[in-house]
Amino acid sequence: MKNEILKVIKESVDSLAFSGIPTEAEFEVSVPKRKEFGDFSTNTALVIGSMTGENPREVAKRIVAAIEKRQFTFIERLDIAGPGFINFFVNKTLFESELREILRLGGQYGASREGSGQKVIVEFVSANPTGYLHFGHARNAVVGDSVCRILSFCGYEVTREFYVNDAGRQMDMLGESVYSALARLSGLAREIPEDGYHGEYISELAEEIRESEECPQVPGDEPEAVEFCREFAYSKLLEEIKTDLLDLRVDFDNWYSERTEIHGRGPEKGKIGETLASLEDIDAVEEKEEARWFKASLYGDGKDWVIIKKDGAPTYFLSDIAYHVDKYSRGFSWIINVWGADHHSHVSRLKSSIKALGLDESSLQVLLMQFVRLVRDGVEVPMSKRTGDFVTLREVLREVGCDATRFFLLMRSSDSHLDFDLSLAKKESSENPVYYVQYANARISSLLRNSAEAGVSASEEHLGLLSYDEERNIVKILLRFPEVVHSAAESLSPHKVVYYLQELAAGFHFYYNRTRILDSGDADTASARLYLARCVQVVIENGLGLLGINAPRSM
RNA sequence: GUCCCCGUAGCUCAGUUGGAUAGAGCGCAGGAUUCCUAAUCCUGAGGCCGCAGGUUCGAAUCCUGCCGGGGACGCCA
Repeated sequence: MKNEILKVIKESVDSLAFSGIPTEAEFEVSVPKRKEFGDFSTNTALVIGSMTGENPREVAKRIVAAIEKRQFTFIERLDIAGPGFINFFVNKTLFESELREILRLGGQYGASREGSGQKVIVEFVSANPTGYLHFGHARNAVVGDSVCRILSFCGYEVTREFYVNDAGRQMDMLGESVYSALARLSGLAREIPEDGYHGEYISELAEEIRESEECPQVPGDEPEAVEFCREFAYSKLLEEIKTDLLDLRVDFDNWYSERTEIHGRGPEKGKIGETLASLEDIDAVEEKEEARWFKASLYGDGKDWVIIKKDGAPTYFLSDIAYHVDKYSRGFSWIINVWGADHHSHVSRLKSSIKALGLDESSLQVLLMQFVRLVRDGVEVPMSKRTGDFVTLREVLREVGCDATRFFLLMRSSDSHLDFDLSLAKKESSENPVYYVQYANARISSLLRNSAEAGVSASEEHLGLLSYDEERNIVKILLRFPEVVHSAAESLSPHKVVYYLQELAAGFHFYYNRTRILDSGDADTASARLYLARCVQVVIENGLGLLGINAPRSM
């Protein structure tokens, strides 16, 4: 509907032939919050005024005259207000046809084809398989997942990928830590290395190994036993990670193993070797202080970085370059990484490497997530304990449930720090915003359940009976859904959907309290009101679906 | 020292590609249920949009500087 208004404006502006207006000039059509500003409003005259130097109100007058001359039946009235806004008051039949459209589209209302099947890869979580997921990973997981849902809804072909960092020193540390614990169980005086892993799960893994049939001899061939411990712990922990993520309703298409996909057999082979060779071919590598450096400063980053260490092993940075080259070669036109804010310096250095290799770094976008602070009753809960244990995702899920966890983690813009209030998330009361939205949906389901008994069914026949003033507010909120989805996709911001749903739920609760729906006096009015309620439900379900949150029929 | 994010109501935060009288939730004070789910609704109080300059018809929004909080800064991942 907004597009129709915009079309009218553009045609009218064209007919007036203002001088000095670029054809692609951007005019904005918005739905004003204040109803005296009309159903739609545009800043067109202000934009033109600032380009031509004319008085915006005079410009507005000419545009209004041009539109009025064409006598559109759906426009009831035009106003010029403030510095030169043009406000549209439209015929209510337009709203009625939009309501019919919502139910016709159902689960597809708000979806679009703007992605036109472009391939996009979203890499997120990518936690090291050296421990359980802690709660800090949860924000990344939930936001990444929701971004994927939103992009799919907008017509992108989305691949969800978890990059498994199963190569390198961290994995060796894991093996040695578990082996040490195993050795202690066998009565050897042995400490877990200082920079190893110290959580309780390490001894639990050791105990599992001891009870398994393949348990290596201790003491015995130590390197072999350490390797066994590493592999055992790795596969076990990766399974635990998958389990936790599924409990959070986060699923991946690819579990991309660094070890097998990137490293191949040693640093001179596989994708690591190829990438190193490509960088050397363009003379972007130099030897210094016995190490080899990528000259990132030549490609827009502040400084150079080591890619091959003194000991000849590749750094994480090099395998990361190789990994991203691989993403490009898999044909993705949009590459999205969801990273923690502590990785921010990696963004420019990774981009500089992409640029150096002649790839288009503008298709690589990194969504940096600010940190989460856990709070209980207003007091910060430390995320990690001295023992090396963390507050795990699993604990929080068990305590507050998936819906509340997701809702709270999605509520804030990702570049804002987030306080996760455990006591609030757990509350099943009016203070908790999760239930506010779900409750609106449950109420509507209840109405639909009761409708048969009341002899009412949702019908589009009598939508004209909806009172223009009373129900219009809800319709206008419903109509905004597609643009909210668009905006959330464009800016990778699921929180926009959260805010929107709260507003929609508020609109419905207000209406519900004020208006009888089923027993509204006559069956025709009731059928129209029920129809409207059904539309609200469609949008709430679609919106919650984008957030991965359930829409229960009863509460 | 350099770079990134943030600073908006008592608290937690939206709004930031410049637009009309800056919003929400929580908290606080009061009120609403003979009737479709009160996990709801209504009313009220509460603001130098961190500070100071600049850009212009117009700045919470853009630019510069400063202050405060968080994070990152070569052989860890």
